[in-house]
Amino acid sequence: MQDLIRQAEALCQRSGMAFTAPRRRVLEILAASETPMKAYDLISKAGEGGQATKPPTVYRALDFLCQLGLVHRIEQDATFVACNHAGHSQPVALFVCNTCLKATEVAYDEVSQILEKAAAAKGFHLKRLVVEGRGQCQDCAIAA
Amino acid sequence: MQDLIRQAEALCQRSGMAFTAPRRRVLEILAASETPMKAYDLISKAGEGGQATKPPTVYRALDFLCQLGLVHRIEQDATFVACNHAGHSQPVALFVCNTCLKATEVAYDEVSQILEKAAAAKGFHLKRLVVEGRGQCQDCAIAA
DNA sequence: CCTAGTATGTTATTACATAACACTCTATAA
DNA sequence: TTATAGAGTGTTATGTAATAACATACTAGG
Ligand SMILES: [Zn+2]
Ligand SMILES: [Zn+2]
Ligand SMILES: [Zn+2]
Ligand SMILES: [Zn+2]
Repeated sequence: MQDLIRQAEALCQRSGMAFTAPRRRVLEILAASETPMKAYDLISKAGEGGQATKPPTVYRALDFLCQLGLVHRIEQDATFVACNHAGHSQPVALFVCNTCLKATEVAYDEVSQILEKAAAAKGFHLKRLVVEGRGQCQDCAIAA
Repeated sequence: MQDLIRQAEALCQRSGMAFTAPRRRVLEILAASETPMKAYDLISKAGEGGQATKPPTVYRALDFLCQLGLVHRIEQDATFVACNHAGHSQPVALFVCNTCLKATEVAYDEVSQILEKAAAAKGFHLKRLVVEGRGQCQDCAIAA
């Protein structure tokens, strides 16, 4: 968890980007959360330590972290989750448990090739892919 | 296009659902649109014919149409598009062109099986899948 | 009739995201 | 040293997406 922060620092240094206070703060909060968080929960949380934190600050940090692959946005429900594979740029699928709301990352190299082909068959050149799911995670299946 | 409406009528009759005025209106507007539409554009458009149309009316119609598979919601940018395969319940991928904004539907039976397996390998039982893409469509590739 | 079920109309509010502008900090070139 | 450009932040205000809650209407079955 503190690991993730160090990896982020390193990644920024390598890319010549600044790992500033608000970016660190947002990543810390996300890394500490068990489940993906909504932007406004993140804004409240970030503002707990005295100084008010406003939407643009957090959204800017989120954009930055998403671009670096340190955070993923889950489109289905507009939530954000810290990536545990720190800065991978390969595409991953995000599966969210309907019960505990935790997210599981799954790589999908195979799938992206198939979809690229399927798209190409219709003359569509694929640039970005979003793969997300909903269902039940292992822990919750056992509990039930 | 008028076809789609008839298919919707038939589908509703079979399912014992009512194909009411606001539902028809929303589907007509979407079917007439070349590109996916935002909810509030849809609301304005629906309200053009005299009577004011308010968000809940349109959102309820959209929920209904989405459940029947007559309309798809594109999660990436919160837009809605009429389905040209009228009421298929198989999962499809939606690829949106960055230039002309038109959406292309692609079936993905293969892919869903692979992803289900990949999820299962992590103990995750997949119930719903979202596959979306961005890129360039054929027409725009030719134009460029 | 009455009632349950389904759907709509309306008001108000909540939630998600960005525009626009002023300000700070840091690096580099004149 | 002093511009000046670039990146980042703070702040106000606004735009955009979605739903809660409650009243009303229409229909079908008892
Ligand atoms: Zn990741
Ligand atoms: Zn779970
Ligand atoms: Zn479809
Ligand atoms: Zn195009």
